[in-house]
Amino acid sequence: MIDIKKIRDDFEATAASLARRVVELEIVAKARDLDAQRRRLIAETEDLKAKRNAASKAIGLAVKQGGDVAAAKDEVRKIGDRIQEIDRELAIAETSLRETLLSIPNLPAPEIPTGPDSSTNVVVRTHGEWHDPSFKIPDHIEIGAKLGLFDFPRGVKLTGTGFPIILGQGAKLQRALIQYMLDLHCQKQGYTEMLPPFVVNTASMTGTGQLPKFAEDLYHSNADDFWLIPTAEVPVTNYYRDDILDAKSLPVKLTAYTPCFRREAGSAGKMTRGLLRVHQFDKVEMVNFVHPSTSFAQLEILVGEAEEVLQNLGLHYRVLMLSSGDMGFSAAKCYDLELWAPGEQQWLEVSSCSCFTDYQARRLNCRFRDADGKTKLVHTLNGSGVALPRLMVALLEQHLNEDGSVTIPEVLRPYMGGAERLEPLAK
RNA sequence: GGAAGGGUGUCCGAGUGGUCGAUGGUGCAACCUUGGAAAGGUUGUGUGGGGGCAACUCCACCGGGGGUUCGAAUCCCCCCCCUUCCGCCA
Repeated sequence: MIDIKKIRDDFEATAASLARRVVELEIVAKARDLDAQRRRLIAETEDLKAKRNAASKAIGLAVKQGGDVAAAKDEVRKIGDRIQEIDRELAIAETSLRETLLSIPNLPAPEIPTGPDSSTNVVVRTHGEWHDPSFKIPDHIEIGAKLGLFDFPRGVKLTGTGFPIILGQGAKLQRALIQYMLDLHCQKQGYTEMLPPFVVNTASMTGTGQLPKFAEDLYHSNADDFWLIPTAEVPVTNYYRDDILDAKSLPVKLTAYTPCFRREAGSAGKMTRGLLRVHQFDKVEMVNFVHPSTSFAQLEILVGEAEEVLQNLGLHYRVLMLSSGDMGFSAAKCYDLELWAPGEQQWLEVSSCSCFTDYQARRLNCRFRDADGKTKLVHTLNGSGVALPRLMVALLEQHLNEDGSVTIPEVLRPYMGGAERLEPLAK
């Protein structure tokens, strides 16, 4: 949620900044007006409440002294009625102000490109080069079939489309990747690992902004009113909901492996082949809680941490800075990491690293006690480190050998019992 | 699933209709004491919001939401959560 004070005190600049994200001036003006109305009503009702408090106190004293208080009671009752009326108006104003504010995205960082969608994203850097080999690279489905890694049809039988089954050395590779990434984050990059619940309550989903807007993208259990997490960001970030951290403990860096569950309503038909878009997938996520003065510097570090995973796996990738129109709602600045998939002949997003400034923390009510003793909102960041299915796709396609085997990156071999290659099944 | 007991400030814990935002202890901070420390002493220490340049002032908050009342931490209703015991169980 955006800071209403920015709209109140610096309307022109805030509206101009939001215009980059295609927010109508009208919406910002509406927030400003509702805020003014709200404050007017607060002044009015609080003035009356002060009167009522004083009068009630006087009645209390009079009763003790045995005086007649009937007339005074009548008087105060009238004040009470008026207070109720104004409070009702105030509640309405506050609700619509909140709704309006929730419909306003975060202020974009000045340096990000302005544009309507992904077409205006900027490639910041590209790591490595890709040279097509002398043989043709099939897509990951075909590669997987020769190696016996996946069973898509039986996934459909068990659950439905978008719930792949990973088998044998594929399952082992996936497990190795997860373990390698967690070890890298924890042993080298200063993270603490968390193994959180994969199911959360409504308050948590609301805290990180999945609810109320994106309910149709989530799996929900009616009996308990629980939700399946679409990303580890939800439990890990909500860990500090309604909490006050010590400034000395910042930055707090948490990482978690979890499965992610996404209904992907309305996405039918887009990139649905194999592992490219699925309803359940594994991901390792990184979440940072940082001092406001360091958040954008921390974002660069975070991107670097995700990149290190890809670099150590010997993969060719690029880094995009997202334009104002393509960024997630809560982000002030966001980088995507994309792996080249030569079999698919396209770039695949495997990580999204975002700085949310105080936008997410305000809704989460996550603060820290600064050196001056005051509580302030922390800044939050998160990044995938990284998502598994598309990583598997790119890894299989980039490391494929002509004989159908796939070379296992060196850093993974200790997790694969020393194996150097995934070998095709015997005919 | 059944039964009982609870949710109050950093924490513990008192408070059952009227200066209670809330006694006391603890924690924290500053100072006094000391060669230094401990102990002891003094003082100060919640959050959010409105108004004000400020000093300051007002309002709200005792799990959440309604209600009764001139007045609610305290009485009534609904909901949530926790603990203990029993049952079931990986």
